[in-house]
Amino acid sequence: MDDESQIPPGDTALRLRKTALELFARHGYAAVSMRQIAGEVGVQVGALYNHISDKQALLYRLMAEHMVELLQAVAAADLPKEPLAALEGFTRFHIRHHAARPEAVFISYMELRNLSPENFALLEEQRQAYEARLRQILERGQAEGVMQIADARIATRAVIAMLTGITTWFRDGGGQSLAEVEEIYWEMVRRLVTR
Amino acid sequence: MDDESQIPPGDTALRLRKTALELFARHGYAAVSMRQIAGEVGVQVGALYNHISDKQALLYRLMAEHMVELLQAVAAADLPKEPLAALEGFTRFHIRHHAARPEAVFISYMELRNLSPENFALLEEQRQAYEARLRQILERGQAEGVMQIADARIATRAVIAMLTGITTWFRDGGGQSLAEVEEIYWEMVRRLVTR
DNA sequence: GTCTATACGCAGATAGAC
DNA sequence: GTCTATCTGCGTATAGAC
Repeated sequence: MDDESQIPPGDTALRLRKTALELFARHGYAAVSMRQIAGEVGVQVGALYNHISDKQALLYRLMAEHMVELLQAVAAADLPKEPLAALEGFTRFHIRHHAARPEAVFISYMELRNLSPENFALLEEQRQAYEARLRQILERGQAEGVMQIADARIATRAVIAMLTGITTWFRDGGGQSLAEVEEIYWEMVRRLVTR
Repeated sequence: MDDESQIPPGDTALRLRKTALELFARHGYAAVSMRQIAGEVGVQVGALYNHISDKQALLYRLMAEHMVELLQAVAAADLPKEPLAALEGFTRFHIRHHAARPEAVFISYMELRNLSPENFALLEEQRQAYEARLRQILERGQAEGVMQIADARIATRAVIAMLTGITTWFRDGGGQSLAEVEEIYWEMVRRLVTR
């Protein structure tokens, strides 16, 4: 169960980010010390500062990487034009992408308060860009008459909250496979936007 | 906008809990110091320890109070027997109750990691009791044939995640009134459980 | 119940040798 | 790039006077 062997030794910068991601997700940013990270990485504290300017920058880097990865991945998903098909694609994409990186998801939702105002604003912009992708699908569905939605902004938030919640309970090897979970949620999302 | 005047001076124990609730919600438990709390309350640090044994107990007390209040309130809501009416009642109750205390909701979802294992177990039990109330409504709806649900456990989590998400964006004086939000969400929840 | 004073350790971060 | 050593301040918590 000890996965230290999976971290390539020698690349301290990489080990640092991987270790910080795990520790921040498990204990929270403020509760994890640089000494603790150094201990897990296997170097002395001072050595960490060859790779990051300070602790805040480390947190921001982890969150920014997560958002960039998310935006690139959703763009690469190349969703269909037809609104209902696009919504299905988005739903399945969101579930798979988030279930694959629960630590980064956790941190990105929980540690926003620990960002400097500037760093927060940068990430908030990207978060809104992601949300806008879903909202535009719903608005197109509304316009084309294939979806019946009272308020597209609210429906967007409702769907994202519902889907992201999966990461709080889903574990590989639990009751359902991810494919089953995907089916169940897609059916719920489909109903949510159609009469 | 400074609501210090709303805190009755003289009752340090009460001011302590109210102040801690606000600060923990805004900055996170680990990021708030006892000195900071004392400063806001208007006493010296030592004085706080006349009212709590330690910081951890303070956090637990806030979260435990929130859960007790939630369970009492949902019991007092006296939901109808008929499953769809019960679901509507639950949905409206959950939205109103949570929207009225965003700080406590925030803390209860974000600071679970900072509880001792024993305190965590106690709260988790109460959280499950609350979840079970909704699940039983969905299971009755399934059994009576008025709801069509693939997996009641998952639908329970989906609905709660969706509804609780409201507290992350809803603000009094924003775009919609709470009554409007209630209507929109009830319609979404109703669709989610019916074909 | 609150005050002042303090114990004690750990926090983030840096300096300079190797 | 990493080490050892260290700076400086703040963290939680307690003691004892009033």
